[in-house]
Amino acid sequence: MEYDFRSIERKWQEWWISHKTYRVGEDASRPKYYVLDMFPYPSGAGLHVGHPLGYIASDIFSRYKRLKGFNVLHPMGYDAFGLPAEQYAIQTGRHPESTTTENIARYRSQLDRIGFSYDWSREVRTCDPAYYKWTQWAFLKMFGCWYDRAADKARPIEELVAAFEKGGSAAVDASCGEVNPFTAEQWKAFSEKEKSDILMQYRIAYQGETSVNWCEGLGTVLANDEVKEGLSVRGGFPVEQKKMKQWQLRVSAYAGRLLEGLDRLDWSDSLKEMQRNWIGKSEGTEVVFKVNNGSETYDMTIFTTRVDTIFGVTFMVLAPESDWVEKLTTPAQKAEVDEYLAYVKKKTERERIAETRTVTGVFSGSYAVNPLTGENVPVWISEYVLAGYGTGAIMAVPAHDSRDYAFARKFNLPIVPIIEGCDVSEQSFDAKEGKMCNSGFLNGMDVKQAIEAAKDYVEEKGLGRRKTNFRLRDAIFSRQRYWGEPFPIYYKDGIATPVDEADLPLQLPEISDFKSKGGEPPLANAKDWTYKGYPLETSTMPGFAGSSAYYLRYMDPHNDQGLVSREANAYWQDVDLYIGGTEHATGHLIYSRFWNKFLFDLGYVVKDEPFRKLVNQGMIQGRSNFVYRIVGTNKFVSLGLKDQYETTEIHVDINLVYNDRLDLEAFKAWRPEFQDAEFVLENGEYICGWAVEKMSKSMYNVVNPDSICDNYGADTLRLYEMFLGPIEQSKPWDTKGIDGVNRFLKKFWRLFYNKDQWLVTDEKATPAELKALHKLIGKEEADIESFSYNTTISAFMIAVGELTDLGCNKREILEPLVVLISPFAPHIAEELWEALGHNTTVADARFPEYVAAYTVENTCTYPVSFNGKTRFTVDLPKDMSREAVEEAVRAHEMLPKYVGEQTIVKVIVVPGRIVNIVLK
RNA sequence: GCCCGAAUGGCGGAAUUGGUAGACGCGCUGGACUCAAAAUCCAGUGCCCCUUAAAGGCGUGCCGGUUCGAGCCCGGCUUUGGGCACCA
Repeated sequence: MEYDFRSIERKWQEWWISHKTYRVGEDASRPKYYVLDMFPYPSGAGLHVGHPLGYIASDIFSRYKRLKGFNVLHPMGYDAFGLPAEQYAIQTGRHPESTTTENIARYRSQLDRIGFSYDWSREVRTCDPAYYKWTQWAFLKMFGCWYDRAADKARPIEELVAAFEKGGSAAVDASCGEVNPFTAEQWKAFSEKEKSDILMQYRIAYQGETSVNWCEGLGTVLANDEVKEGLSVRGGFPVEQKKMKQWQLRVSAYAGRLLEGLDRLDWSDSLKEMQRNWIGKSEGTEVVFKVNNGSETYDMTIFTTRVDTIFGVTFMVLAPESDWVEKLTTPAQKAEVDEYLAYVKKKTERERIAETRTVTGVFSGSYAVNPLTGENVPVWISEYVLAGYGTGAIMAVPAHDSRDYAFARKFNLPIVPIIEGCDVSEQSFDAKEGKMCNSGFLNGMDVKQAIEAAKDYVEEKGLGRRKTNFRLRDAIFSRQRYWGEPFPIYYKDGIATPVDEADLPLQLPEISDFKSKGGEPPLANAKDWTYKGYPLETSTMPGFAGSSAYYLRYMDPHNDQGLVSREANAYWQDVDLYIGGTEHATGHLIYSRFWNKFLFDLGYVVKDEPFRKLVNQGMIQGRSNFVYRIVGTNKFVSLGLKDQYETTEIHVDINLVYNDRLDLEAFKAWRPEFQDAEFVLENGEYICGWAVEKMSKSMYNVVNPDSICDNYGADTLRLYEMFLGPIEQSKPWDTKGIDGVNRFLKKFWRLFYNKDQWLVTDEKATPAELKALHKLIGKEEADIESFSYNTTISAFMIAVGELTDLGCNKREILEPLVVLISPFAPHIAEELWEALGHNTTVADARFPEYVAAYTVENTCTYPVSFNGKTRFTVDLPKDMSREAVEEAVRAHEMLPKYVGEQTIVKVIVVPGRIVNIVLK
């Protein structure tokens, strides 16, 4: 019987389903282990060979942990709400639900062929009302909470109201929007509407006017991580800044905890660094400047990280969107300022980025007083200052900040250096080093020292205070789209009011027209989109809403009383291993952590960080092939000869190419225009050029996992994807190498069968055979734990080669070997496990014990004497004589350093010479 | 511009973390089996010098350093991938 992967794989995939092999439940008798994949968005294109990379890696780890005796939770589901399905609906009129369902079915059938050990009974879909009930529920909880900075956690809004009734706004230290202070008496006197407006400034899910990324092409707002270089990530449409009233999540309240929590996570340094940059902690000082517009004087607060440079301030700058602009624009400057504001407003985000470093601005007409020098400096307005960060106003120190420097140069403002000996004639001196000068009491201090001294001074004199700012903004949570979770909010007399929890899920209404009309979201078209006779919110939640807590839902997916039961959460706790791409670094992975921390604050979950260990799989790129057409002809020239002609490079379908050799007939048949193609060959063959590019249809380099399963089998696919290289690394797919692992499986099979002959015997294994096995066990255990699957597979190939050479067909060796291969190639393992006489699944087996004795090389310990005294013990190959060792040691140049009475050293020997002597 | 990471044969990649560089696989060359092909198996394969072999020399992006010894550590570059981008 030859290795017939087709029937084997079909047989065992059916067997696993009918025996519910991978169902799991809470089991107090075994330790839990939770392995999670980032669930896919089911796109219409289906899976290509790059998608399952992470899934295979996590599946191997799950199966390995199971063999190690863990109760492994390994679920899968679909991130099914999203823009592409809706865009498709607008184009075709097909309901997103039906295309999504179809896409999911396609994904499922592709995934099923690869032999994953998912517990499919736990599947979740974010667009399923039974699932998004809990997304809406979490939103309502956030709506009903505020962030208490004193306790550093979220608390119910009722407790805030109680505090207001007792002591007014001064009674709490909260993360909140702008609120005018009020007393307890004032609070009690406020109308319902006033109270509601104030509470809205405190809620964790709140509605507020904010500058948003508006994408006209998609007709919706986008989060910062959904915009790249001024274009929408989905669709690539231009994005502009616009002020709009939007639902937002107060993620910024958690900035400190999100930052500090990173230290406890087993994630890659690069990913943690990305999150740190995104959170962007910066410790500085808020300083109050008196500003005067000719008639009135105000206190204006600015934020700076370099108070030490305050003696070098020569002007101030406001963001164009700052509230100060209106107050500080003098009548004489009004026309000029208005013109500038109009100019800034009509620029799109993309233009702003393209023109970065071009300096623009306008003088407001007002002056500020430097609180330390008493000097008057002009107040300017410029787009290089951002409204959303700090206070939207800065003090400008052109000598020591490159942006201020460029501005000062452009508008001829003075540049005053305050560090000894620095040259600011060409550029600013931004480095934090040198001795202070021109700076009053700071003179002579080192810069680092001066920063602290200046902070202390400002605080002592009551001119300002230390302040930590974060770059992380609140997440904009509204989307003017249809295919997302509806907000469980209705407007009762204009007041945003939560839908009763008992009425969740608030189901997405049927609509027939998916286009937005007149800037209104599609839900505005829905009939009877009301609740208790009042209008419901018409925007929907963004993509990250449904993916923020799905890992919790998997723990208890059918619970209709809660997101996750206390018992299930207490057992499964958190995700031990999370595998997915880096592209979610500043989106999903921040939002999930925030969401989880919020639920933790309220006591719904036991862990405050959701993902303990995270592995980022690299991308699998495509390997494209090219043919070279001679310009103006239908003649194609082979790679080696193309430089003799003027040619155009054309992508050719990789299915027409084998080993970079073009199948000429298939090429002619590929497209009508190539029917009469002629070729200039080298050595009778047409050699194609190649390049590594993104795997995509337009480059004709997509490899479908189904076709690999058809031709080689799922086990070969799994092995080959892992053999390609380290999981974290991006690497090109190249199908031609797949024969190597396929050969390995056939060879493995032949250890058990020769033709129709079953070879396995119960004879005792020889030491050489045991050594081959145990070398492999040791290697596999160490490598799997560190995700070096590619070297594990190499070790397999070596072991199988050795056992083949030894003619080994002993059960004592082959049975553990089957267990060892089962995480990688589960189908062949099951088949052989059954053939070995087992009537249970190999998944129930135990990982074999590693016995170190079998891996020790042929060595023994020699005492080595020198000048008649024993000085060394060395581990050496047995076949090296003592005399030879002593001779070699004596001759070794390192000897004098280590000579001592009791020195014990290890001598590293290669045939014929000593390589090293090290102290033991 | 700033912050991470990477660089090893024709290719994908190994190297016990400072100790025989190039494991394993692909590709290529030669051979066996075969009428032939496929499949399978065996041998060779870093580069240079050389008819061949032996022997030798050179080799982990570049320049320098530490060390008995460096792909690995230190200093300075180059190229390349990724992230951020007026965050005061």
